[in-house]
Amino acid sequence: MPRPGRNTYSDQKPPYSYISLTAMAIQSSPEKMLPLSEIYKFIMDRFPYYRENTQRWQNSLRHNLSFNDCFIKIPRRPDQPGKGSFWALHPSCGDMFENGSFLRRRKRFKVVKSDHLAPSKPADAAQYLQQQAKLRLSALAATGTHLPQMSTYNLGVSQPSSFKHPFAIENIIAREYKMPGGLAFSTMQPMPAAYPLPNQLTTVGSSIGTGWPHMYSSGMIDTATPISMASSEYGAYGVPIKPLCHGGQTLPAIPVPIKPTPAAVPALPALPAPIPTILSNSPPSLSPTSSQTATSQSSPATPSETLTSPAPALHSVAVH
DNA sequence: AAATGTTTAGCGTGAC
DNA sequence: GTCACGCTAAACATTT
Repeated sequence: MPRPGRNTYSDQKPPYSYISLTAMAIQSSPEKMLPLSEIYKFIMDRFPYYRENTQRWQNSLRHNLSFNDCFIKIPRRPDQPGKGSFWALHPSCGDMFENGSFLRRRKRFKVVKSDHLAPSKPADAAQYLQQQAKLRLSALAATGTHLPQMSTYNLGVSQPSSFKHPFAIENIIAREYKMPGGLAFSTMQPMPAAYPLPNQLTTVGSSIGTGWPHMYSSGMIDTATPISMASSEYGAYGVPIKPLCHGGQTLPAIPVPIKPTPAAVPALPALPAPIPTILSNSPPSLSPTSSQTATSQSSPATPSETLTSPAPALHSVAVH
């Protein structure tokens, strides 16, 4: 794969915060969770700028992971030896970025810690995410279906229209899907000629069809995977049900509280109770089967349950 | 030892 | 000016 020289735009710093980059990496993974090393890898693969000064930005990135409530830590299972935990996005943080733009958060995501009833704790979110990942894998194993691998960080759902901000992760990640010949192409929408990139970006003409001068297509995403935005392929919070095909990554660990909050947290059931939706602004179209009921408390999840299990109420607020 | 995770601090920028 | 956000640095603890 060709690499640009140092004087190309690809070496410039992407207009994304570390929070955004981390969110992209996590959302690009099939299980919506990645270990730190994979987050590093994702960023370095796609943004040549971050192939240098790794100590600096990786320290900042770790700081962000720990500091921001929108990231939750999920421990590895005992049969998953390795360093560090998995990191995931808090299910309720999908509305952090205005219009789905990853340029700057419109508000800080903050988990409510005072609600003694709602499972608002990061550990609860971690538990839910682990459950979701497990259910996705169960569905895959049961059906053998090769579901589309497409990141859908459901940021634009607050908007009634189908508009997706150019910096929404759907566009950012979709843009890097590669053609067999190595050329990236947009799987979501044509890249406007005058892309509203900050600074110099509108003048970029050498972005090799990606419309995105900072990002490299690394081949990390399965390029042979068909891509679809069909609503039926989405699970809870508009997250697509996707196969486990991410470099042999294994199941997430058993949920264990990582970031305990001062408030006492009652023990959670093995599986979260069904709650209509996490993203209150998620359009019905992304939860086509949400009317169905799914009780995964006492029985193994079936694929249909996997696709219809509603999200638990993970109460959180975005404070500004 | 190295990687990972947590915490504190200071500074710059943009919005209000 | 204030505030929120983001970046960087640093120190320290924990885990593998």
